[in-house]
Amino acid sequence: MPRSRPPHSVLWEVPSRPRPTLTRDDLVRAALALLDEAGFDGLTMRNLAERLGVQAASLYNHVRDKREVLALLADAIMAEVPPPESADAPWHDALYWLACDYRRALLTHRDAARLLSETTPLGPGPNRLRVLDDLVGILRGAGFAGEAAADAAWLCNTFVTGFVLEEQTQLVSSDDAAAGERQADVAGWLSQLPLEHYPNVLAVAGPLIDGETDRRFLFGLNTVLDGLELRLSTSRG
Amino acid sequence: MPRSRPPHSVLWEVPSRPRPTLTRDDLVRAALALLDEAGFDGLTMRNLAERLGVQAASLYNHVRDKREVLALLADAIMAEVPPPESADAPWHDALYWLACDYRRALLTHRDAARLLSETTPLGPGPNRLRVLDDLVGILRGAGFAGEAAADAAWLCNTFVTGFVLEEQTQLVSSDDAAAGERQADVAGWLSQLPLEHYPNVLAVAGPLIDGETDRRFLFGLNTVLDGLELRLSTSRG
DNA sequence: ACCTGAACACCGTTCAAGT
DNA sequence: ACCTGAACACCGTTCAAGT
Repeated sequence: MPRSRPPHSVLWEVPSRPRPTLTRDDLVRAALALLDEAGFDGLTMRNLAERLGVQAASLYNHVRDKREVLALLADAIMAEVPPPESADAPWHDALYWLACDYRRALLTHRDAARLLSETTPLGPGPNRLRVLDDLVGILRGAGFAGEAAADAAWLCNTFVTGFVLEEQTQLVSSDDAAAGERQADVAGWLSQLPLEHYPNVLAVAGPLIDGETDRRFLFGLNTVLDGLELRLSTSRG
Repeated sequence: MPRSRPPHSVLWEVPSRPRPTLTRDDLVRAALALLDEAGFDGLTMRNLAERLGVQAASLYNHVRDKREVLALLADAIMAEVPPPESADAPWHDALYWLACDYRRALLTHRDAARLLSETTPLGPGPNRLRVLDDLVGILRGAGFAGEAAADAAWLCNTFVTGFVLEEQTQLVSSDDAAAGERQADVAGWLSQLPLEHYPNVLAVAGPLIDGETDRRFLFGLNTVLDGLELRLSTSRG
């Protein structure tokens, strides 16, 4: 009885494919490039298909609907948030760096925070859950447990995503070099309005609308970290 | 010389208008009702026109484009945030109540936080700026000045809007009584996934995904307030 | 198994034409 | 001054038909 190969062995077929037939991974990669170029509003099933050299209807062979594309995309971006370097760093520092890395990953891709806000936080992909796990891990290591660990993680996550959301949509109407122009626009608009009715905004108008988002982010992050630290020490003692 | 009225005096015409010709205010009121019924995705120029008994093209006589409708709508919602009751309350309490009122106003209208996130924070309307002024006012009264007052107000605003954004989009796929079902779905999905890879999420899964958003909000708010208080006392001493 | 062509039910917005 | 009808350039999605 000769042990011949079956006529269409999978071992033979795999390398003989003429074109490797559009991968789900190609789709996500193309979608990410399209997002960076065209923004969230330009991220269209039809545009995505064109970039892949295919008709829009074909995409539905690889993906259930647009929501799934967005979910895969969100997870791909979250994959770029590095895990904490060492598990034995002080929790204060670890949380600080994770928040900064988190923000940095979102800022790397246009409208990333808006994408996150429009997709369900619990993926199909593993990375959104993984970042959340890193967050909870640091907080549990710090001494938070149960509800406190969950609520503290939620707070950190909300702060980072919420901050970057405003940070990125601030630039929404600045297509080209309109960034500086818009800054001037806002300043002009502010100084023209009946600002005497808004004395407090007027008093701090400069730092309120300037472009120093790093300073603003660090103020917020450090305030949150201090609040958490206080909560930890008072529940212990 | 008889002092006869001109044939088409404006004094006569104004009360003789058959229909008082669609007001900009009617438009906003209808848009708000439509938002509450149909959500952000159902808020369409065509749907809005239908509700007003008019063709979609007619809306452009009263409004520049859809973005302006959204901006007017956002301001109408912010008008429902009450100003602080007394200026001499302890700043800690005043900030606490303003944050709660702010959240309450957003929760009153479907997808309100998403609406805020998709419109520029400095309205055409007065109310977004007014709430911001209230916020800065409380913080300046507490002793914050300059950059610190601006950054602290930004933090509070980001926290409230960011929190409610997640709170409201959590329910996005719950059309009818699917709320409890979805809760069970998430729990089932969590317990089925390779949760051994996410030990920290697993350890606090319950309080992480439960529906007690009030508890979560208060934890975050109190943590932020404590952080601000600490910042205030250390910069003084 | 995957892609195409064509269609369906929508969008926001413009514009000439009516009154 | 305001509204209509019709059009334009888009959407996401479905489905029979091809290979």
